Amino acid sequence: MAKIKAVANGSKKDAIVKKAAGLFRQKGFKATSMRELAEKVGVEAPSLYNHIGGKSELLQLICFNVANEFTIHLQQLEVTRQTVVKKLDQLIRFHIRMMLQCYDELYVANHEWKQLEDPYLSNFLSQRKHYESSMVQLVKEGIKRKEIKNIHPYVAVLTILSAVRGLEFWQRHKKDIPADVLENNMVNQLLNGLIK
Amino acid sequence: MAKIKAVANGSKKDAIVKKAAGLFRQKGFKATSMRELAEKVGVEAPSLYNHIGGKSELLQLICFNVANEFTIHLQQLEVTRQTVVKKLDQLIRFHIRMMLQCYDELYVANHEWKQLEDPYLSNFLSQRKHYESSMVQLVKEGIKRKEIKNIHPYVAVLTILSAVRGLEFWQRHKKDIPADVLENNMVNQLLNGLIK
DNA sequence: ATAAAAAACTAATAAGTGTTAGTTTTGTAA
DNA sequence: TTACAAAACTAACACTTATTAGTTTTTTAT
Repeated sequence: MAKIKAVANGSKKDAIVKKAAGLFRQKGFKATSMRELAEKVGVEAPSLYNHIGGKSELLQLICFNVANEFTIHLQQLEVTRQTVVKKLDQLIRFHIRMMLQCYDELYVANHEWKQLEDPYLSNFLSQRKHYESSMVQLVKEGIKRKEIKNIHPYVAVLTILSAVRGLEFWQRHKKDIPADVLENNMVNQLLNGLIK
Repeated sequence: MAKIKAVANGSKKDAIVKKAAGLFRQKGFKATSMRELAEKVGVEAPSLYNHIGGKSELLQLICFNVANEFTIHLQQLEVTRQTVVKKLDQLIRFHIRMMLQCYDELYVANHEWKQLEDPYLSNFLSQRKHYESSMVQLVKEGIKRKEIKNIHPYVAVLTILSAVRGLEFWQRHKKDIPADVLENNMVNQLLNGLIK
């Protein structure tokens, strides 16, 4: 029947992964069947296996693509010469922009990583742990340099990460709140606080 | 074989719901089978149906128990005579304590509500929307009373809710960070900001 | 035009799902 | 002890799942 359409400048596999991300976000990994995915792609289910290894591979690709993007960004940020506050500012803004650009993938990576199987699950968790540790280091340095209050560094990181991760549930209000408004307000609140 | 043990001061049904919450959090709703749940309860799968209506009822009970607790707390908070900042302070602390008391249930309500079927799904969402609206009202009043910066009210609510919801991922560090430290630090950061 | 490779198809399989029916055991009250 | 109800059990069903095998169509390159 119809042939799988490759996404612009991407393989057919990429097109499948993209559709999978959409469905996995909408319905969850376990609740999405290969038949559903196939229908979305415009093909019969077994045809998918000409392009991918299996359902679990799809989840792996989505999760690690996201994880790698964040890891790379943080590594690049670390070596720049800026104040810690400026770095945190940029980190938060990066999360917000990623949420705009690849909402589905980010959502899936944040919500469905539990469905990964070892060794991918362990890899994913250790990569995330490493990301957290790097942020904690950053906050600690900010405290040492007296840029940042003497707050518990891990709690600070936790709060920031939780807040930006929760951005997914702003998607529902994208029309009401422009991205730049959100960005500036959230950065301001997280760094400067709510109280006048 | 073994009889289902009722949890202290609770029906057998409650015991099943409790075990279900644990499994649903650990593996996800769809990834948890009734046979697994039955094993955890110490019984064969069909025996569960002497106490519950079905798998979906379990999810409904968990989600709405949580939602109702938060709704009630907010309603009680609204009628008290305190500053808005104090109210927000208490609201954040309530979320943190709930996370301590009923981690499994909270996690499931936050992550698996998508698996609810209508009309429960719609009810759940509208209840959550109402909760958000009430918080937005609170922040707006705080701004009017000049207790709070002139920040976008919905963004503020979003940030707070995201941050406290992300507390689930602090559970891994419970031993390192006592609850009161977390509570004070997070409230401080959210209300006063990170920057010195 | 033709041969080779890629990718679609149909059919089928083995495993797992929630749930029901029917029966037996267990606990409770008279 | 006996009768009744609650709750366990076994067996089975109807359905869905991801995936494989084998075949046919489509695309690509010579």
